[in-house]
Formats: sequence, C-alpha cells, structure tokens
Amino acid sequence: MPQSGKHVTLKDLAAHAGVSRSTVSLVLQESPLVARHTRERVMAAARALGYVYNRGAATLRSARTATIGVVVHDIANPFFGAMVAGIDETLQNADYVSFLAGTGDSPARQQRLVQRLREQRIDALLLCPAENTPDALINTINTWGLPCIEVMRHVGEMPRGHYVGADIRTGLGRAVAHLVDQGHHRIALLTGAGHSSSDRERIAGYQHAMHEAGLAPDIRTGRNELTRCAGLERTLEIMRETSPPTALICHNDLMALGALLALARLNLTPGVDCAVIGIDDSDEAALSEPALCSLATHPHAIGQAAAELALACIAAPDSAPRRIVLDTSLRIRASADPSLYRLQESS
Amino acid sequence: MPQSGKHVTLKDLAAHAGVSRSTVSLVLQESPLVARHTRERVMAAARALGYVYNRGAATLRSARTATIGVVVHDIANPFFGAMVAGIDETLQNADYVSFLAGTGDSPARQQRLVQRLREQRIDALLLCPAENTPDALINTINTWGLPCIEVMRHVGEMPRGHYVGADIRTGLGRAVAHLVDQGHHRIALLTGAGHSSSDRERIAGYQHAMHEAGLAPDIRTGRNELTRCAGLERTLEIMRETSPPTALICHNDLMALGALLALARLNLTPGVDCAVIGIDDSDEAALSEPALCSLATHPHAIGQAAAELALACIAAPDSAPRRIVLDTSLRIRASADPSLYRLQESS
DNA sequence: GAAGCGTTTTGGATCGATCCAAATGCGACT
DNA sequence: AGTCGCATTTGGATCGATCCAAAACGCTTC
Repeated sequence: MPQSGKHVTLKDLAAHAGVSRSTVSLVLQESPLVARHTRERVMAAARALGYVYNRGAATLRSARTATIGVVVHDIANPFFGAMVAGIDETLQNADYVSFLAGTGDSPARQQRLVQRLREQRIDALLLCPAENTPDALINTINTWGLPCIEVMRHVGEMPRGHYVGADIRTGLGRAVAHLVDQGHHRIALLTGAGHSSSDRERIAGYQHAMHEAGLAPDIRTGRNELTRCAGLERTLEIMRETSPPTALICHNDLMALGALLALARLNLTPGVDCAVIGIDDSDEAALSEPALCSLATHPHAIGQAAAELALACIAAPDSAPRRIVLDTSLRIRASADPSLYRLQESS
Repeated sequence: MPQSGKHVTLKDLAAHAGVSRSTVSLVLQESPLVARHTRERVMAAARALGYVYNRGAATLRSARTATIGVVVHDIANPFFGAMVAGIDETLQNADYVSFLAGTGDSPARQQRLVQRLREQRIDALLLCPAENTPDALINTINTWGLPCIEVMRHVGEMPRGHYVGADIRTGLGRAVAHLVDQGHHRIALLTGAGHSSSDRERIAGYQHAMHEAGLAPDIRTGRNELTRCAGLERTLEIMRETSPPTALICHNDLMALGALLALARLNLTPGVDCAVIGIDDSDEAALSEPALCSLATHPHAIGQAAAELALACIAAPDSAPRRIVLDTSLRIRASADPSLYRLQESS
C-alpha cells in the first residue's frame, strides 16, 4: 500500500479526496467544523495513499511541537530510569514525545543541550540541573518564554520557578523519629560533599529532625560519590571509631547497601549493632539481606507529576510557579528494626 | 540582550548585517563559500539580536532533522539506562539529539510510537523491539526508507536489517567452560519464558556450550519476570529438589542476585554448595556478598556502537545490513569460584 | 425569489529556513 | 579596453502544513 514514490502531502490527499487543502487540514486537526462524510472521505484517502503527517511543517506555522525536553545529570542512574519511565508514561497518553539527554553534571554541556533543545522548539523543559549550574540559566530560560520545571534538584537556595520533588525533609523526620523510638541516640547522616541541593536538603532535614528530637546532629559528608563503594568505605571508617554511631541514615540506597556490606565485613549485625536507613526504596532495598529500611521517594510518581505539570504549563503559560512536593514513606525493614529480623525467612 | 519582541528570524539577521538571506543561511551552515569578514558580521548580528536557529524550518526544506528515535521495551531497566547513556554520549558529540520512549513490551504501543516518531521525521531509529513484535514491522519501516537498527533483541530468527548486540553465545561458552573447570557437571540455565529473542539466544548458546562439554543441558524456563524476586523463588524451588544442580547460570544479574539470596536462606554457601553466574555485570555484581560472577555485556559500549551505526546509516543510506556483535567477558568472582571467597575481606 | 442565517468549504498568505541557477565584483591576462 | 575565471553573493521558488477572512451552500422564512 505505501507509495514508493516521493512523500505524500496534504495536497495529494486533497486531490484524491476532491476537497481543498484547508479541509484536509481541518480533518487532521480533528476539527468539529468538518462534515462527517467529508471527514471519512479524507481519512480513507489518507489510508489509501499511506499519508504521514508532517509535524515539522505544522510546527512551523503553529509554533507547537508536541515535544518536550528532559535533561538529567545522570541518565544511567536507576532513580532517573524510573523517573523517566513515569514521564514517558504520562507524555505518551498526551501524545507528546520527549527528548532525553544527560549532562554528566557538567554545566557547560547542560548549557549546550538546552540551546540545542531550544532550536528544536520544545514546548517545555524538564530539568534536573547539573551541580554548580549558574543561577542565570533559569532566568535566561524564563526570558525565553520556555516553560521549565526543575525536578528533584533546583539551582539556588529555593526553586525560583516550577518545581517537583520529594519531601525529604519530613521523610527524614520520620526516619529519625523511628530510630529514636528504637532507642537510638547517636544517629549519623552519611551524605555527599554537601554541594548539591539534594545534599543540602538532606542535611537541613536531618538537622531539623535531630533538633526536634533533642539530639546532637552528626553529619558525615564525603566526596561526591554516592555509590555503594563510597558507602562501604565510609562506613568502615566510621565504625572503627572509638564510639561510633548506632544508626546511619544514608544519602541513598546505594550507599546504604554499601553500609550493610561494611557492617557484614566487620561482623556487626545490621539493625542490631547498627541500624541503617537508605533513601529511595529502590528494588534492591526490599530484597537485600537483611532487608533495607528505606525512605521511599517514588521516582515514577515524581516523573508523572513533573510531566503533568509540564503539560499544564503548556496549556496555560505564565501561570504562577508551582511547587509540588510529593510525600515520602518510610519502609520499615530489618536493617532498622531488629524485631523484623529474618522474619522473611519463612517466605 | 535577548529581544522580548517576536522571534528573530534569518531575515532579520540579513537586514541587520546588510546581506541577503541566502548568505546568512550559508553562514549558519558553516559553508566555506562565504568570505571571512561577511561571516563575522553575520555572527555578530546573530549574537546582537539573540538569534535562535529554527531547526524545524530547516528540516522542512532539507529533510534532515538531526534527531533520532530510541525505543526500548523497558526504560526503567538499569541495563537500558546504561545503554541509553552510551547512545546519548555518542549522539551529543555528533550534535544529534534523541527521542526516548518505552513500549512496556506492548507491540501496539510500539506501533504507535514508531508512527509518532515517523511524524517527527527522525533520521534513524534505534529499536529494542517488544516481545511478539510482528515480523511485518521491520519490513514496513524499511519500506519507509527509515534507517532502523535493532539493538539487543531482534524480531524473527535472525536480524533482517542492522543489528547491534552482545555475543551471549560465546560468552555462555566461556561461562560453561569455567564451571566445568571448577568440576561442575550439573549446570542449569535459569531464564525467562523462552519467548523473547534474548531468551532464545541464551538457550541456544547454553545448549551449544553444554553439548561441546559433553554435558546434558538442564533448562529451567520460568515466567516472564526477570527480577530478583523471580530468581529467588525459582532457586528456592530448584534447590529443594532431590538432586539439584551444582551450578546456576541466570538470565541476568538481577535473577542471579535473587539466586544468591535463595542460597543464603537455605544456608547454602554460594560458590561452594552451588555456583552462580549472572549476565550483565551490573554495578551490584561486584559488590554483592559474595561477589557475583557475571558475564559482562557492556551496555554502554553497545549503546555507543548502535548510535555510531545509526549515524553511519544516515550518512550512507541503503548500505548493506551490518551486524555488530560485541564481545563479552566473564568476570570471575567468588559466587562461581570458591578460591576467591572472602578475599575481598582484606580491602 | 430575495433575504437571513448557520454550517461547510475554500484560496491565498504565511511560518523560517534551504536550494539553485544566475548575477555580481574583482583582479589578471591578452 | 575587453574577456575570462574565480570567489562571493543574491533573488525567487520551495518544503508541507496552518490560519483567516471570505465564499459557497443549504434551509427557512417572509
């Protein structure tokens, strides 16, 4: 059926269906103005000729691309994998399609990418900004009139535009409260170098929670590595101190899993000798040995929310900045609750 | 600096620089035809007016979008995360940008996505096809003249067009050989339902390797779940048999890690009572307890190779189908080699 | 049969770039 | 001075859709 000749255009359709180009255009836009039988004739022609809508051409006139850009700092990170899946799901339902690109935390590459995407005339941008992104970037994007939603991270102390993230602060409150319930007093926070907004958020939330509980904060910033390996090494160091903490809250699940490994190597029992709580509740958490207690951040839901906000911004530009902060939930498991220890055995 | 008025077009640039539109166009395409001082004047005008190239408009005339589509069946899968990172890296160097979308293994959604991307006039398509993709799809895409590269999976018995994947077959040969070296005879393969081409590839490679070694194959297909959980449950079942295998090769690392958990629950020592080998060599593998022996498939490199092939296809359309099969390497670790057991302790 | 009115349809201009054949400028050579 | 060659530059047509104001149509109503 498909023509092997050149491209079939709307003009060809018009000729084949015996109507004008304008009418065909209306049909393609599903306009209610056109009579039912005309629509059907045009649709039939489209099928017969193997017509393919040319979105680029439409864009040129109408300035809508049905396209959004997603820029994250680390594509390979499973958290972003899940987030991107959420974004994709929502966008597909709206018949949007998205560009995905990674910056590897380089502001320069980020700058180039944003420019590149602007040339593609994306309708909106979901940005999980690289560290040390200059404040100017967000302003610049705003002056372009390009709706931009910061996700998970934000440049500057407070998000200045639209923002979607997880309520780490309250979540850390829950984590600390749980540990206090379990009788812990020496609760340490293991995090990155403290430069990224995700570090700062964790530190602030932790400090607040510790203060509420009347405990002295014990913040262990590390290098910027947030990997299993970093968690392992850092924990080995810490647990060899003379009076080490009895509970560790880690920047993410990877580090927490590393911490569990470290405890195992030192022949300490996680959850008994030292409680460990991660952040993200990734797939690994529930299935590690022992199961890792983790603060669930729901990346999929965050992705969905961000995509929905983007669509809303496109529909109503220049709406007031919205800040969507999704609730987190503490998944209590053996690594921070000895009473659950090995219960799963019976499965 | 940026104009707050309407859009700055190439025509405005021409006026500002005192040359014709054609000349400006040549400058933007970095054509060598234009005199140096003219180029500089135009560039200066572009900066002064805050000009943004409109790729959509250019596309309309020149039929090149500098855009490719990436369609995978499971976006959230870390393997694809790494692969997409490789693709992205290569494309960014070529100043291409990519659409990413997931099918969730639904041929219908895949069909819609491919159509949608075609409307965007992508220059090439990287496709990791959904299971049960109709053979017709690849043919159809080919008649469209859209360069398509199948990645990791392929529809039909053999890839009919361009293909990039990992040489699982030879890799499994190495895995089996290693296990035989270690004195194993009852070596089982744990895989999915056997419907996807990745299942079939593993089964074929395993059968071949076992045959070479003069051993009887023992294939344990499961449901389609390829998760840690599936690996755990399946292994619990298998190891409770009267004479269970002494070595398990698992469909991927997730399942293998699940298998390790199962062994731990049964108080069996992985690598001693039962060897376990995974496939992918994901980050988790090296750091699990015990370290997981795994067949590295290098998703990042596969992504790069696929993207490079795509660029090559764009440069030279209708070139003969190429099949790039990247080598794998067996990462021998404690889970399949007791002599390495707990050596890492000393780290 | 003309006027009035709501529903459909239409032609031409337009979006912002590229392509191409032809024009221009300029120095060298006869 | 006239001609040729080379490096630059140019106008107009074009890509494939949308937008808009106006035309055509069909029906009632006077």
